[in-house]
Amino acid sequence: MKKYVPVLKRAQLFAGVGDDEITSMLSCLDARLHTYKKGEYVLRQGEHLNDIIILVSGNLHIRNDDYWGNRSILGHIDVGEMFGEAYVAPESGALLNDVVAIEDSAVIFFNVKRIITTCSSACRFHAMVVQNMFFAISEKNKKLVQKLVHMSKRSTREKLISYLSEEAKRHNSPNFTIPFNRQQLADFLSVDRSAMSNELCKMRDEGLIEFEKNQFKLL
Amino acid sequence: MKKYVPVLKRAQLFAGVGDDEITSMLSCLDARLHTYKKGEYVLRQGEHLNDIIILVSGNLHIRNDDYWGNRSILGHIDVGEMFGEAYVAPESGALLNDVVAIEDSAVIFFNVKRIITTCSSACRFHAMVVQNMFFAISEKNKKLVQKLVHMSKRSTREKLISYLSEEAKRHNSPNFTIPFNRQQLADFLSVDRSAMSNELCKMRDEGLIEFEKNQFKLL
DNA sequence: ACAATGCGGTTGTTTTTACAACAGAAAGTG
DNA sequence: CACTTTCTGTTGTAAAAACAACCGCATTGT
Repeated sequence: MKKYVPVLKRAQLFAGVGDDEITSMLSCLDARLHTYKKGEYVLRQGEHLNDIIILVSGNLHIRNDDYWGNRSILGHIDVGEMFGEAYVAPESGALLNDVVAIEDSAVIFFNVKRIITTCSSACRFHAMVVQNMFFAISEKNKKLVQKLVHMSKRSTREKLISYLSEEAKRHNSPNFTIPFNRQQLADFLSVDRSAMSNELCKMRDEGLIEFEKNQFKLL
Repeated sequence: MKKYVPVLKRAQLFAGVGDDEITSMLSCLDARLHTYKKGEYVLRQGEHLNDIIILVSGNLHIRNDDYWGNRSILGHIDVGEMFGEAYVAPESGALLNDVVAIEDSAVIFFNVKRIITTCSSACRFHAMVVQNMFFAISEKNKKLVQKLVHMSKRSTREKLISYLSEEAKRHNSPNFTIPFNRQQLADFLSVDRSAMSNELCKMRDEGLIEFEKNQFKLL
């Protein structure tokens, strides 16, 4: 687990906390490392969760498949990002969606109660972690609202523009790489892949964008 | 402001805190009461926010109007509910959407820094408020994901079923009242009002649901 | 080397939705 | 009460998306 300390150090949850402190916190927070092969489930709908989880290697999708097999990708987790935080509240109930590794991945589980119950002893930086988590959840909240803004656009083109504009803004550049292939992007925006592909090409022909695979450029 | 203490007491943020403690906390947290007439803006896109806000009377919508005037209702705030929490993080930037009173409303602003920086003095219950806020943000998070699930449904009917099913579950009853009129529900689900109205009536004719105004019954 | 698989793009058809326009009911106002 | 305004349902038409089927290309694995 120690080899991931540098990754944790860059994670928002441990912002401002040094390597040594992180190392000593690992046991304090009951940290457990788990690894998954591509395609395996990290969390499954219906399970109960008492942990906050950080992705330390790989790539994850938050997915929801409904009765009829329609798949929605509700979001993706990058290295260093935290997830599971929607279930920290005591009575929050069972998980409502799946978390799936879309490439070989490693995550670290942290006991929620240990995090929010500041321990008296060694962990001088514990209070900082609590505050970081606070901000992290709050930011995730903002992200979710932003995704809602994309999804609430009526047409496929508007959804694409909304999503791509935000990505460009986030990367501070009109050039950027997205974490989805076409099918995944379609699932993310809840549209049909072929229709979306069509729309993307039209937008390219109209000179709005350029792209190659996952790389996009806004003009 | 004191007349709203009973409302605050029922609010999740102050769960487990007594009337007297709440009253004494009001100044500690720099609480400010504001009132709004129906249609007035509580928060506007582009503003900066350093407060957590609780609705103590009335009804609010979180809205997003885009360049072309398309209106989306991202969510609604009930009495006792908290909002603004997506902007508690220091570098969280300007507000991305509006909060509008859809009836005469009153809200109380609380300084975020005062909340998350536990004061040493009188506020014995301050730590509890922090934890409550934690859980509240986390729950809101879950709500947002749930809304994403509705929005990610492909057809109007599926969106309606997804939304109505959840409301029924939330109310623990197949009978419930929704906080939207038809236009607002359409904006909430990002569909055309008339098409939705049409679909609702078809569903009624097929014996799936009954409704009258905002009252619904699932069969 | 070759088959199998996955991905992205294209096209035509069908279904669904958006849009526009209107009518009746309900609610609010002077 | 008369009047306006708002809300809901209805219909027909136009636009858009979903769907299905297929192709070419790159990647993978044996």
